[in-house]
Amino acid sequence: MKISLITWNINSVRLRMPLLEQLAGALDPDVICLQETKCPDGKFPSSAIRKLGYDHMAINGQSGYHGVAILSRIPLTNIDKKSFCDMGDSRHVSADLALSAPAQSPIRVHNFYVPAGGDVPDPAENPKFAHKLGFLNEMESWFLDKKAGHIDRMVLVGDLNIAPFEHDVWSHKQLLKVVSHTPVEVEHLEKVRLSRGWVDLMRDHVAHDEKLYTWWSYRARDWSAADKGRRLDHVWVSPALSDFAGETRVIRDARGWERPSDHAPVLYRFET
DNA sequence: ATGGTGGCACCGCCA
Repeated sequence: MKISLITWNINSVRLRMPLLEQLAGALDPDVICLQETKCPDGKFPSSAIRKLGYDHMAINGQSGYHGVAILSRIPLTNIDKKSFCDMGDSRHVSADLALSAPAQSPIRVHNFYVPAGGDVPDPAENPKFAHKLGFLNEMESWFLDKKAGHIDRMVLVGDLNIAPFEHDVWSHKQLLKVVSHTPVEVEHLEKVRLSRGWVDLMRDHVAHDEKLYTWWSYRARDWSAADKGRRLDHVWVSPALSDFAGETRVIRDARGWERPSDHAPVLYRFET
């Protein structure tokens, strides 16, 4: 069975419904994981999304900030929304893809929006950075304790707001003290990855000396020409899924669409 | 070296 999944920080789901439609039309993914929906659940554009063919939704939104959602053509079960750091922020939703094909065990999808962390990379001085590190610590212990569930086949996607490797940013040297690429965050993220042996599929598919970005600031005069990007969005799979043939692809074109998000969608396609 | 843009909701906050 072929499955395709897109993760995308959409930066307002209501404002960018036309772009969501364009994306779904162009790539026809089975599952779409959104971050920064910026939309309370009561105002979520469910009927418009259903018209695109996504009858199953797991949404965790709030007014104005954050917000995540899983849109799916495949039925979703065991929907779970965890609040990290007791903040009540809408930064996580997970669900099982209830695959109908015979002998197909479910695949659990985790969709995360990790705190950006503010500007100053010092937890003593900047509570937002402390929150980011605390959030990552809690992710790690949650997965270590297996409180996230016992399913072997798992996908973790989302805006993790960290670009871990040298060529995940346009200038390793210039960004070493910039939040999203500091060594302390990268170490925290690596601990989360190790908690379940998650495989960083995007980087697996692109050589470590090649640049790979998913985000370009709105503040650049010409984002594409300057190309000062960062790889903030990720596709991780559990070891049980990593053996299946798969591909990941950054839909860079979408960054240049009309009134775009500052993040490009990332496509993950595999056969199981 | 600085400030640049964007979304939401409120008259600033967050990214």
